[in-house]
Amino acid sequence: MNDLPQQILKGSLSAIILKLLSENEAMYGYEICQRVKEITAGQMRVTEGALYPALHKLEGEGILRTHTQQVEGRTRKYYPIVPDQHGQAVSRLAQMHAFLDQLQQVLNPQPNVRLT
Amino acid sequence: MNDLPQQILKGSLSAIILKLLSENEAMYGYEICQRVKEITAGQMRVTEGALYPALHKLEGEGILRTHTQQVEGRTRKYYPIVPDQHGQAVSRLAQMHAFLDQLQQVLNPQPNVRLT
DNA sequence: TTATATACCTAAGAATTGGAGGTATTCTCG
DNA sequence: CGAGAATACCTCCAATTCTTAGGTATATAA
Repeated sequence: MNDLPQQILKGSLSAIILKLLSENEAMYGYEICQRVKEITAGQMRVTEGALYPALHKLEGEGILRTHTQQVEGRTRKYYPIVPDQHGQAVSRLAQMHAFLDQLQQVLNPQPNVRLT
Repeated sequence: MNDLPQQILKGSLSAIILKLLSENEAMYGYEICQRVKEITAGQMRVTEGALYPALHKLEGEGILRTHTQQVEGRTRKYYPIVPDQHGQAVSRLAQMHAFLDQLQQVLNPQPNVRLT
């Protein structure tokens, strides 16, 4: 009954999204899923059932907007960061970093530096 | 409406608990809360409303057990790791580490090492 | 023509956490 | 002595977030 492998830490998904969108101008949903798989060599997967609600939430918060485009008969919906919301994205990522630092602090406590 | 600071990433709490209990023989609930506050200089807090259910779940899974003790008129309930379950604890922590590595991979991508 | 890949999405349920509340004892300060 | 803080346990409800499973549709490969 042990749940296994690549579950996402709840709460980290929006950070992942914002990070990728910060670096890439604009991506569409399916692309985000693939990219994460790529980066982590298939070990972490963002499911669409989690991704789309998260994207829509960020859109609802005014951080992302959308525009669709037809590519070879298929519709792609891009989710760029709203231009004047990049600061928001950065600060959210900073928060996540801060949290991860704290978590590291607990899980991998730095022995006090000892000058010898 | 931006939710702020020190919320815990869902899923990380049981790892925090197992880490502390791995290092400390046995701790009681209140102590765990205080310890986390200490380690993170007050920036991260484990709330009791989350802690106790998590402890009871780990107990239900057979990883922790309990024994109470009276100390200066107050009851302390210790939650040591069941002796032959230390392996479980270790492997769960390893899983968390693996996940955090993946997350770092996405949030702080290593530029490909370039030998010059 | 059937399956796979691409591409979007929703809905129901599980799981986890935060916040608020509740009980009880001891200690501290005025 | 009384009030409040600290110590110590706990539960319940609401909110959030994810997983699983499903649904639609087109293009390409077998």
